[in-house]
Amino acid sequence: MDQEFAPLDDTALSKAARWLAHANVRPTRQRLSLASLLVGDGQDRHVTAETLFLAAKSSGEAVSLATVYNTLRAFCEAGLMNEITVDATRSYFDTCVEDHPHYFWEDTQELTDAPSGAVSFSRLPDPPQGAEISRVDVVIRLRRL
Amino acid sequence: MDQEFAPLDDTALSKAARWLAHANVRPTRQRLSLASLLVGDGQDRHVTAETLFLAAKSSGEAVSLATVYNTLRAFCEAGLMNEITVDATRSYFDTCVEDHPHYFWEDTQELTDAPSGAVSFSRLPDPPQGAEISRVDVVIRLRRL
DNA sequence: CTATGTGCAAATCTTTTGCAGGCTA
DNA sequence: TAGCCTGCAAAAGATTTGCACATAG
Repeated sequence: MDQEFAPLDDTALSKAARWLAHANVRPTRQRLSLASLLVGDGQDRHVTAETLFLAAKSSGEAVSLATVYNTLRAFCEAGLMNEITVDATRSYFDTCVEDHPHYFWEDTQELTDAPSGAVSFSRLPDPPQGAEISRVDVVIRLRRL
Repeated sequence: MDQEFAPLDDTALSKAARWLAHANVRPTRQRLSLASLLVGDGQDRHVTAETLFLAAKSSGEAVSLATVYNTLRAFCEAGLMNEITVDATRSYFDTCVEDHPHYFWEDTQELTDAPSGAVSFSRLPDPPQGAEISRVDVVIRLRRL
């Protein structure tokens, strides 16, 4: 599943530090903790502010919810993460910044990656005149049987 | 554009009445007004609770915002409309209930239909085991040049 | 040292809900 | 008449913000 976060060991922390440095984001204690949880084990991860906040708390790191929001927004602005819109009531954030399709599990409200290459377009419209395509979001909604 | 609503004339009202009757939705005054604005001119329409509320107000019909929300939800449950998720902060509703791709104009936050047949998939994944695909949402985000 | 980040609580915004009264079938 | 609908105001969530304090470069 998606919500098992890596322990905050040295490997995770140095990976996080490189991740922040690469994007010129100032490495504060809170940002390093959150970044470790996000990229510490090298896997792509999908979080909401709430799930990341809870993960930080249970890993023993004290970070306020407001800071989690600010940090996620900062990571997005720095190009480290992407905001994915699948649910009108919650924002999801993805550590993979490439444009790729997602599965959204309707029962657990979980967001995961669709297998790579799972979707391809045989046709994409020319953008209407005066506009360019900034992104194409594909969300495959799944119902558990 | 999308926000020019039809006048509430007799044609629009009777079209609205048929639309509600067809789905067994009780035709109250408020629902008829809102339905006229939505389907009165036969065009597909994309609204938020807010835009529909304002349209009702400026057409001279008094409908409370809470009722607009309740009504949109009732129309969705009756299968008359679909909720489209494009923006984490707002819900959009579409009078076209078929699964079709949308344009989302990032500058004005407007939602419109992508030209029909604009997108087709050359490949769709088999759903993961134990799940079935309930819907595939495609949103083409546009940046105005 | 200075700019930037953090934490808390309060504010904001969208959407939902409780309840008293109104209206459709 | 009975049950569903409406409107208001208040509640509920998610997210943002103001401000005093802390910290990275």
